[in-house]
Amino acid sequence: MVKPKEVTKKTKGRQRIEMKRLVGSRQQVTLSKRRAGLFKKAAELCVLCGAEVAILTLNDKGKMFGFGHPNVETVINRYVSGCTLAEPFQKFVSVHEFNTQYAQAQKELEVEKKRLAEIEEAKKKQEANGKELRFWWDEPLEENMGLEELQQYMWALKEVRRKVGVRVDELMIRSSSPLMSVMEMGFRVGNHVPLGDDFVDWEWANGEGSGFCGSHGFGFGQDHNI
Amino acid sequence: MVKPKEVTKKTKGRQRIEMKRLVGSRQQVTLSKRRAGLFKKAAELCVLCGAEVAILTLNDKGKMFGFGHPNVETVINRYVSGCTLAEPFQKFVSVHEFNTQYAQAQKELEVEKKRLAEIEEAKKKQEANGKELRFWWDEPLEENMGLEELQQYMWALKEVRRKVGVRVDELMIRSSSPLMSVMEMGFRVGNHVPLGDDFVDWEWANGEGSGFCGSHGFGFGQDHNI
DNA sequence: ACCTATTGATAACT
DNA sequence: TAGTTATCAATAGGT
Repeated sequence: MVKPKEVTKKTKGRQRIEMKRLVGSRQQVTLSKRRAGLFKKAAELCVLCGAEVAILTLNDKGKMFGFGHPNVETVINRYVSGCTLAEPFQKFVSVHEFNTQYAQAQKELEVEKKRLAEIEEAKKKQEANGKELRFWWDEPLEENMGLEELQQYMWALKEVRRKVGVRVDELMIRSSSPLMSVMEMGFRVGNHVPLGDDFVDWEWANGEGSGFCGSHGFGFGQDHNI
Repeated sequence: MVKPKEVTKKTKGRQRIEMKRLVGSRQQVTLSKRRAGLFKKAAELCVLCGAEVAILTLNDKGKMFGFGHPNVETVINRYVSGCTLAEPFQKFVSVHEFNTQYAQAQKELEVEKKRLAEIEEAKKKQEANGKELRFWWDEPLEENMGLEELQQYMWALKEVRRKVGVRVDELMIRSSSPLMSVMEMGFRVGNHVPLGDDFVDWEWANGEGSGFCGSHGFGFGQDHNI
């Protein structure tokens, strides 16, 4: 018989935690540590990729910590200059460029539509099997959803959004970014929807040189022509 | 004799890298990956600690990506206002009013928490039944989702988001926006640091009353009276 | 993009 | 609040 060699661990070590609001001292500690971690990562990004980065954080007491390379103001100035208040995220693409993209997109659409048809077909079959597979977005919001749950809900939204973004990316890359136009034309999601944006406003991009704006608000925009 | 079981590793896995400027495609890839990681961490910080965070990144081509909770502009406004104007975010609530609201909020929270517990309970049960009732946000995106489908998906996201927003509003109104007051009363985002650092301008903080400035440049300022 | 082996970040404890 | 350690999470390199 082998004795299990009772190794009394000093600590349980890091444990997985739920992604929901912490409270009390636990929150403070986590905030400090993670903020530090965040800044460190940002610094590394700057060094490795020569990127400019600014981060501002506010705790719930309104205390602000900042990180910036080369410094906060510089980066924010770029942001402010780039986004005039009137048309903060205007997009500029030459007509020619657009037409080219559009033509390409048309072809792509043909393919995608066929695919969609198949999916719809499958969908109907499934729905015929009962209401089991109603789409989640058609379901009413739970009347008794609580604040906390809402937060989680929003978190979930963001996650899905991320996943969608990734998927969109795949399509974009495969098709030399014809989707770009579709996105821009179809989506007015984003930073300036009054109500919808109450939670995390995830990632948008703005190409200065080309004057082109990638996806805003929702979506995981990757840099195509980085 | 034990044969070493020659395990031919598929990859070398993650390797430690020098913290110096990368070049070429290696840089692009790293930038994308790390930016995504950075934003994810920021989002987690928001959820876990109820912090407000804004991040702006610029690659060397000047393409900007941003992250913000509740959104980039809000946080930047706080920064800018704090830097220039005196009391941009002052709110005025009588102490009595505040106490009343706070008491009310406490009760609200109790109820909500109980509700949440129940929901979690139900969740577990459902999940125990197999993967049948996995939450939609945990489901993988359909691999063969097409363009149109994606548009629908995005629309759906917006819809839900809107609904959630409405719901949040209701809660806030019902509870006389206790959170609001707590948040705003605390805000006195400070003046800022005369930034001169040529490289990474790491983390600063400003105590409200004392007018104390935390560490600049490299180094970590912790919030003392958070 | 996706997959692993690793490094790096960090939750719990002291 | 700062340091330690066992784990979890991010990611470098390769496909």
